[in-house]
Amino acid sequence: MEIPSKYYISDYKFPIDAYFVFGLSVDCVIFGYHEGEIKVLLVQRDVEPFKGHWALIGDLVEPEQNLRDAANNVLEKLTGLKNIYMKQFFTFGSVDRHPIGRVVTVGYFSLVNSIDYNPIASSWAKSAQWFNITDLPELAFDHHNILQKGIETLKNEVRHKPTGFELLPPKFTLLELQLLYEALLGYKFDKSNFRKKILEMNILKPLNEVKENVSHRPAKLFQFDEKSYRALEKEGFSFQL
Amino acid sequence: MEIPSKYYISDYKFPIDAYFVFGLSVDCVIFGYHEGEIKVLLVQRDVEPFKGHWALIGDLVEPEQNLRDAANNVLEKLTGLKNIYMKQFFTFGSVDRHPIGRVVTVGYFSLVNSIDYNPIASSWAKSAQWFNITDLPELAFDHHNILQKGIETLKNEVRHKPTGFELLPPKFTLLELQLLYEALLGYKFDKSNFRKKILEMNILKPLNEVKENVSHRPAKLFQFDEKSYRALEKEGFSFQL
DNA sequence: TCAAAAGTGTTCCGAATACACCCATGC
DNA sequence: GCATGGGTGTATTCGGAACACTTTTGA
Repeated sequence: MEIPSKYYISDYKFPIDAYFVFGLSVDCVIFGYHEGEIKVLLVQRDVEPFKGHWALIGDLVEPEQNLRDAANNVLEKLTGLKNIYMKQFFTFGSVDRHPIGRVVTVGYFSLVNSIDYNPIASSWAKSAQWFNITDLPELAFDHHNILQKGIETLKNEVRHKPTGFELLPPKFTLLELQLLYEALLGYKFDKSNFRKKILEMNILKPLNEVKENVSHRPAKLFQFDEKSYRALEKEGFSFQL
Repeated sequence: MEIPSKYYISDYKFPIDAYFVFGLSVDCVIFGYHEGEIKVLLVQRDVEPFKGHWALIGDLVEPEQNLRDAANNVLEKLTGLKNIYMKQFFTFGSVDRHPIGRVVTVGYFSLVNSIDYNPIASSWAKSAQWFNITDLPELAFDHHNILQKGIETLKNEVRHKPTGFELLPPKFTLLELQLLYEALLGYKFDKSNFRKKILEMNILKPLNEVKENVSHRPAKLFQFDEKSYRALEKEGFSFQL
């Protein structure tokens, strides 16, 4: 089997047969949030290996494709969504992690703010479905590992950076925000104190809108104020909940 | 040029000519600490490309070698030290990051607690030298990027985990610890308050030893108590300075 | 006795906590 | 009216910041 000429490495006499034999892929841990529960999007494989198992969505990286682009493509192909929060969190490269050969995979996690859309099943997956992160099926490959590491990273990040807002719709109420953080961090906040703290940070922009169609006093809507946050961050402010 | 038979992927009909053409390497950002300054260990390349430039120490990963083992090897070959704190922090995979071809590199950072040893120059490096992280030379490849990301990761991690202790000798005084954290975080602590806070955490084991050969009152020595920390961590305690 | 760093105690202030209470809306 | 969540005020407690002071050693 010939390697295309552009991969010959004529000048440096690199041992291409020994070193340029890695497969490279990206796998995405896609988080969502719905009614107090943190969710993750999984697909059911319809090809071997692990046909029928649930798995993270991922794909091989093309030789001339950047990692981040590969991850973005995967996400867009599956969900149709662009410009989603995404972050590389760890690279998994155990020798035996893939039955096909040595495939190193770069893990990305992304946060989508509305899980009401209809995921588009890609060509190699029968179906996609949201799972509660506390109630996961058996996963293909080492995807259980990857997912756990992703969850750990999310929970860590969310304490010190305002990443969590990505899981809410752009306009949200303070109670919605509080419930999200309670789900993420695993403990309760006092309503009054939570409000005081988050509002005093000056990273929320109050809107002149209220929640509609609720059978109680309608709550004011807020927006995350990215600009203010960046400004405060420069002055040494650090988000902490 | 033939690919060895073990890399034929007969069953899955994988497009090996398109996908199994990646090079994989690890690069280590090795941090040290000396007299109030955070240092990083660099080597001067004695081969092309970038001959003569300073660079992070790294190496290609063998087809049957785990990433972490590769990073450990690199470190041991250069410094002769085993069992050093090491952590994967980011993977760099830009298409054009390496002039030889598509080489994806996994960044590790490690912390060594004594920089008084004599680094062993490996076969491909003329020499190794500690640099202050605020005064770095021009670096080969995209190593500047990698190094900056490593520094960022270290500074981040050190706030929320007791990782910093790895930069000190096993037995240290409270003032030494304070000066280290001042260097890491970039601001001063009040002596009395720093002591109170760190001692109340119960993660330091006081020793019945004092600093020798000092021309003033000798300070008590302490050890980081890994066991206590793990126990406290399980109960929800989180380190914070 | 002095320099230098070790080590302690105390006051003050602001932030976190706990908790109680009132408000607006739909049914 | 009442159920439901929205929203506010306050007293108390706790921890951090500032700063002053004493102790121990070597030279």
